[in-house]
Amino acid sequence: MKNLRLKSARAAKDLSQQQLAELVKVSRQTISAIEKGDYNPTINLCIAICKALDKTLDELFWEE
Amino acid sequence: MKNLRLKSARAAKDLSQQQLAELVKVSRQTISAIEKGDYNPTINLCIAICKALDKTLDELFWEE
DNA sequence: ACCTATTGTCAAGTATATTTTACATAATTT
DNA sequence: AAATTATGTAAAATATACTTGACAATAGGT
Repeated sequence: MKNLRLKSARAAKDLSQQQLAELVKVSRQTISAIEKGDYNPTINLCIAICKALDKTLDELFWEE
Repeated sequence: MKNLRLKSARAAKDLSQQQLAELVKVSRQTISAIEKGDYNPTINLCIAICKALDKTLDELFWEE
């Protein structure tokens, strides 16, 4: 399922997928895939994304 | 670095590495490696572990 | 209408998470 | 003391996260 919280948090920082990708040192396609939701990223990448967007794991990746 | 919060949460549920591994459907070695800390598990596995131990991502995997 | 930036997506390759098998050791149980 | 349980660890194989390069489609700015 899509990760709209991530997409939203990125928009709040006015970052393109490309820019976020550079910040966390992965390819743009990886960010795109994570937002699209058909991906299972590593925890280290998730943590890097959270820090870049000033969010925590629970805020961006936790699901009940 | 070692993940002592995970080790502790597992102990609180009185589960062996083997039992937790079966609950989240990975090998015992994977659990051992995650606790040891020289590992970068996927977010889906982290979420499964959290749910098995009644914890959230922030409680077990977030680091400032 | 044109140009640029942004995003979606695909296929083939590379890096690495995870498995399997196996052996060693410490702690518990009988 | 012997037997079982729990854990650490290592090497080789397999599954999959991630990259690279490329093309298409959309949205916004001039």
